[in-house]
Amino acid sequence: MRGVSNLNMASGEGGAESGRPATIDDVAALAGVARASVSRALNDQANVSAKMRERVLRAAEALNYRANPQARSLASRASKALALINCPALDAEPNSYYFAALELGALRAAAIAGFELSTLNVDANDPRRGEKVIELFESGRTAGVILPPPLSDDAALAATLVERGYPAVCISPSDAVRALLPGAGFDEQAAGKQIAERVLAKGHSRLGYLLGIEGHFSAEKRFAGFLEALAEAGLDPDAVTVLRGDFSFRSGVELGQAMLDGAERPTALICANDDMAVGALFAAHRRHLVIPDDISIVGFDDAPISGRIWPPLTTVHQPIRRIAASALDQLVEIVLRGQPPRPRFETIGYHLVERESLAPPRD
Amino acid sequence: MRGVSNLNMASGEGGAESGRPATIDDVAALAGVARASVSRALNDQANVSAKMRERVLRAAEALNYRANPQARSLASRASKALALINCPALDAEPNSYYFAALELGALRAAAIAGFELSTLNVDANDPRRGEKVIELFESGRTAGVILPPPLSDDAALAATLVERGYPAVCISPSDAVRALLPGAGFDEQAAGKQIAERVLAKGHSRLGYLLGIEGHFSAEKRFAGFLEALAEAGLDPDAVTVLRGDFSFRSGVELGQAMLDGAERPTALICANDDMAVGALFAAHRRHLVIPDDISIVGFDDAPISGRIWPPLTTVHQPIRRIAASALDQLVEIVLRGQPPRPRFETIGYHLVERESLAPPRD
DNA sequence: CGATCGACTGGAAGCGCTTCCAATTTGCTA
DNA sequence: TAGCAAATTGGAAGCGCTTCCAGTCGATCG
Repeated sequence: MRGVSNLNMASGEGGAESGRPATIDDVAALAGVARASVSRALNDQANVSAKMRERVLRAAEALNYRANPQARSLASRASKALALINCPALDAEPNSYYFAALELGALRAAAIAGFELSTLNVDANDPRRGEKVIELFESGRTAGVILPPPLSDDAALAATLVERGYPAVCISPSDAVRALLPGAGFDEQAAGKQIAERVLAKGHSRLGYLLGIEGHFSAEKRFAGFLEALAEAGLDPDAVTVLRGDFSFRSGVELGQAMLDGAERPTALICANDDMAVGALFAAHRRHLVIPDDISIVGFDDAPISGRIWPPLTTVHQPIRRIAASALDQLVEIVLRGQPPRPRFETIGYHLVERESLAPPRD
Repeated sequence: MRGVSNLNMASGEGGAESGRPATIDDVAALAGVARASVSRALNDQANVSAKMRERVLRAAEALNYRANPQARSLASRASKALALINCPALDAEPNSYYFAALELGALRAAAIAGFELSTLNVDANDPRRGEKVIELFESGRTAGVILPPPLSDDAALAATLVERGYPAVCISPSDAVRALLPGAGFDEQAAGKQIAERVLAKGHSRLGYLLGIEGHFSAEKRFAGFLEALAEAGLDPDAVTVLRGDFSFRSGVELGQAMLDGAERPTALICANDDMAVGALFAAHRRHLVIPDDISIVGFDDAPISGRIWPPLTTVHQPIRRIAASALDQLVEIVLRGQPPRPRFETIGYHLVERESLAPPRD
């Protein structure tokens, strides 16, 4: 038994002669240089000769050396704890796909960067929600935060963060916040316009729109894009039935119902996100309507569910995980460099996903 | 500006007199004891007087002291890196709800326990998949692994792990593995029986069953429970149309189609998981069948989608996140104690979720 | 050609914690 | 009350890494 184990070890998996992973000192010894030089070479800092770098790299390679993130962050005094704030509305779904995807994307990027990422839940309706974020920094344990909506629309919070020099990166921030803090997202307005154009191109003119939470920047932008498309098509925005929801499946069901029961039922319903679109679809099914014959429904996000329901949803693919990863990478860079966050915005690509919930109107 | 910031700091958020978090030395100084004593008291080790513990605790409390996990794990030489193995079949869906939930549940528990958790992707069809897990340990970076299906059915791997003393905990392991390694899951067979009974109670007798991946223990147990219910009801198992899928939505669509097009279409279709059930539902919709009038469909897992599709799915709620968290907690305990993993199995509760995809047969 | 400067490099001091080991105290026994 | 083991406590040595500081060395300048 032991023999087998040793055999495997001898086969040269790990680093040093023992089975334990190689340390920086092992690399230094093999390369015949000082520990400090290894550190410098590996973190490609200035003042390292090409020869030195080469030797160190080769030794590290030979030993299969991987720096111990614990020791590294301890030594560099960086409290490498990052936080992702989850700030749902009280009445929203408990575990929306949106936040789960955000969390997973950020978590993976954090693992790669060697940072810890914790999640802080803050009630969106709490008036002190901003202070809770600030407290995170003041307690000294947090080096930076990722702010998803609706916190990424909170200009006052952003201003405070900037003023005190606390690193923060936003997910889909509003224009006001975007001027203050870096962020990641995609062009919501262009996407909103594009899907609206697609609907219009099918020949729909009696439209319904399910808005997201009031003041939610992404949702407003999507709607602005919709309005833009409407204007370009020469359609009257007042003729559109607009209802305000809160991004949840439940609100989609309720508002979808209202929309269907209304005097003048639209032939196409555009929803600010997929959850609501799925809810509207649910409501339509309950009314025994046939989609897209009786009514077309489109969403926004391309949540996994959208391709599995019947009929599969035409929507805009939003790469949430990549956005979260981008935000985290930016945050890491800021924390590492110690520079105040410059308001850079990383735009991630999106694309329209055409499925079967959108078709020309019946008449 | 600075004034505001200082004011907040003075208001006593953090620990030491400066804004930085309190260290163990701050606590030791305040309590007037040695650093070592603080460490012992806080980790409630033996040989600490009640008085000492009291003093330390009070000082730590006063300073709002929280141990630095980096330093702790560095000093304790514990490579606190745990790994969750993702071992999907080549042709399965890329990001199934199941694994995402597993990951999130484990990730959160890991954060609480102060452990790092990384994810390793291994191809289920790779004959060397077991070795990859072993290598994780041999490289010296991993202290323990969580093995979800199908790895939790791999008795050879489990035996190797036990033999070498590598900590591992399984998700829904097979009986053979359960005898070797600790694990967490729920009583699949009882659940499988329960949902089958529910179907039978509605009056169905022409049944279809969509199996999961061959040899997948959970799936087999669910089927065994189904068979049990059948036997108790005095029904002939041979009269059931049984098709084998792979847990994916796509296989659900394909097999659902086959099932519906078959000579003798069942009045109720039982699926080994929700993804396949949703796929079958999708196929039924495409055939313009009405559910549950034309055919009842039930699933297994209670994935979020199950309550949002039409009609909402009758299924068994499987608390994946709690199972993952339980597995991680067990793993942490094993790693911390350094004891060989005893084969303890933690059973998490499940419950039947009755929705609208199950109804009496039409005839 | 010697002083000066800059680019590199090595030595050493910790980061905050655990843990081994020695020193001290305590609780009893004789 | 002396004497000894057990219980407790303090001191100190690192864990693996970064980083400050001082030294080395070759090249440049007057």
